[in-house]
Amino acid sequence: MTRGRTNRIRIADVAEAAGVSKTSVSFAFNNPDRLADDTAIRIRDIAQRLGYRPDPVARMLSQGRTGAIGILTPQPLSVVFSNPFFGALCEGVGLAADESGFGVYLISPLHGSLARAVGRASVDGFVAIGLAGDHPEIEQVRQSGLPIVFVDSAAGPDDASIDVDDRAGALAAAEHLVGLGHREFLVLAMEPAMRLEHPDPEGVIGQRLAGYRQGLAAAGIQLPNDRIVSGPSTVAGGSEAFRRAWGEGLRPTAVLAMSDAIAFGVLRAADDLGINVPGALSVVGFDDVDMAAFVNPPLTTIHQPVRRKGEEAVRLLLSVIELRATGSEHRHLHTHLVSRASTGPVPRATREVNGADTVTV
Amino acid sequence: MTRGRTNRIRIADVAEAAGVSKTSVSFAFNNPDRLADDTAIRIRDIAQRLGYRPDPVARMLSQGRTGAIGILTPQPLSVVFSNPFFGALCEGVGLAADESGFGVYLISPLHGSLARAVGRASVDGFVAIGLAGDHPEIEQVRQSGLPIVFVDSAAGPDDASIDVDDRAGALAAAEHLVGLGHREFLVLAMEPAMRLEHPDPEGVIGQRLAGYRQGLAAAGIQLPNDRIVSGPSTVAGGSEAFRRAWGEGLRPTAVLAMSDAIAFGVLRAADDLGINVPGALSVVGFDDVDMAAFVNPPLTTIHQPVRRKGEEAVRLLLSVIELRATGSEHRHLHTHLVSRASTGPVPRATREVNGADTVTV
DNA sequence: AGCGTGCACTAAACCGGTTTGCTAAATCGG
DNA sequence: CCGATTTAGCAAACCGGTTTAGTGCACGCT
Repeated sequence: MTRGRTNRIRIADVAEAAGVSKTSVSFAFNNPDRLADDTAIRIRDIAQRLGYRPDPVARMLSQGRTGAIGILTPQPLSVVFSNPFFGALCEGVGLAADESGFGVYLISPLHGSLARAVGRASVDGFVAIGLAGDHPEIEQVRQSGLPIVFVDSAAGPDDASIDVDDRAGALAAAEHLVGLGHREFLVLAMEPAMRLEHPDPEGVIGQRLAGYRQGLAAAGIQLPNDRIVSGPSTVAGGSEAFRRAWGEGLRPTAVLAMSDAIAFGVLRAADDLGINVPGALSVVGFDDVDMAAFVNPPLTTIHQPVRRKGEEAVRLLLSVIELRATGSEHRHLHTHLVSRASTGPVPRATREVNGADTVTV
Repeated sequence: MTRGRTNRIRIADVAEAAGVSKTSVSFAFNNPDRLADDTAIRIRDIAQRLGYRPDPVARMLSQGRTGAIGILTPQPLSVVFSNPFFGALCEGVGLAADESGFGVYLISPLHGSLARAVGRASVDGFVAIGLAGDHPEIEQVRQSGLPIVFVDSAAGPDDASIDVDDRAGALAAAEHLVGLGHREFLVLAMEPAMRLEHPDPEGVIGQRLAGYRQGLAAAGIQLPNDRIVSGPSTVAGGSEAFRRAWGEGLRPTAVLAMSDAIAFGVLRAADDLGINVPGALSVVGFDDVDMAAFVNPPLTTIHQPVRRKGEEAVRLLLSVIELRATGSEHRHLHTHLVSRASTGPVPRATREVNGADTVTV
């Protein structure tokens, strides 16, 4: 025998068995009108009997389309999935993709390089998630030549994009806490390879930070850099980051977490450290993931339409793919505060102690 | 112009620009040893300058491999992602796939047909999740000829598979509740197109049901069919199923939920209905997803190594793919009860009322 | 009979790479 | 200095489909 390989049935085998040309077999499946009815049926019959299934790869090559879209994430899949935000987004992506019969390919850095992974991926377009504008690989991704929709990504004006008013959301979070009397804050940022010193001001993190700062500044509160710590956007990451800050002696009465996952981690850490929430510590998240209503205590957070973001991203991408539109549409969705039980008035003791330092009323 | 198409740089363009053959260009990337060093460098240089990136589809076709694995789920992506169990599993899958440089393709029913989706997918193998043995399409999937590892799927002895001792886990859950004095139970099953009358006894649902029954039977308790209700394995599904049962007049003191997602839903519904957990109702989940420790109250549940299941499934699959092994290995992982705060002794009032019926001590 | 039309089907080109044999020149051993 | 081996590079086949551009034939019309 020539070589093992797969003894898969090829289109030529069917053609031979049916005594027709390859073309006819192809037509029997994809263009039956060009064949006599009984011929088409006979061919399909024989194909079926032989167990013929067209090779999807060969099909892609000749048709020039893959029928799949790629979800681009700057973090490895293992961390991406430990963030419920991503799950929710994928719900939306899945919904829209299913609808139009497109497959979903997950693309994360391959051996540390997103560009390499992008090059390997056989898709018709990408939905890029959280690719900061200063991410060094954003340009390489763009060079793939395939259509891209940027979600939460600080894309250029020529790119299609979907995002939310992160800044307004963060502002609402800060105002909420300030309104409860808090003056000692800790911000927990998510850190996908992001130098906190100079976050891209257009990026999600930069925008949220700006919102927080604006809200605090309105009450005359500064936010020094040592009150901002960061870690991966996971429960473990949030828990660890809070513990670290606490260990270093920081004693905030309120935590502004940039994601619900991080906020969940804070709740866990606080519980372990014997800190009562919201009695001694208030926590506000961001995202309003399903679980936010179920944790203990239920999390006050900034709601954003995560699922819809996923859906719209895919719909936008598909319209670009199918209509070959140039696609530079921008969609901007809204956020709002959802007040639950993880926030409360600033604790008495702390108010007195800190009050002496900062307030003179 | 002939036709728009993509004006992508092809290997032939590079060859022409460099004044060499296509073969040499290919070698410059994939087999540089067969070229003089400076030639290889020069070619790569020109390719780079031209922005050449090999078409992954063409590459797949000629190499006969895709560098990707498919995750097969019997439900649409949108519901799959609303189940935290799946997220955790994907963490493991992502970890192992990243490690070996494989991509991950999500495959869910296309226009209702899993077989169709499988046919369209260009992957080197599948990890099938929760495909019940009596699922009509399991056979069609197998006919793809590609290697498959079945997770939680009641596969045949010739298939590679990974699962956990669902029955023992369920037994432990039932024993725990019986030990607390409960006698009025409600079982909430997950329902991916599963007729509860005759669940595949080898399937996950069948096994867990058997475990529950065994544990109850040991205490002389029957589990009539009307005490088993089912719904999708999501928070919403669990919430709705419990509400329905409650609305129909069922008044269990203990709920056995077949997944944590369902259990979360029960907690929500109970809270809405003013039922105190664990004071008036005990709830046991299954999976021990990360969130289980965070909900209110923290969920008593059966722990299973979900992440590891994902990892091992991929490793097993890759070994079959790469070594062309016949792969009929079975791995059986273990479960154990994690006791948290959602379970407690049977409530007094109920104990008296029901005690009259069933107990004579 | 002569011509146009439509039908049923096919040969060959094509998609964009990789791989196999082969040739010509350079290098080596003795 | 000559035959043997190695090196560098190429043409063509191949992967498995789809699509283009015909071909041959039967039929209808005048």
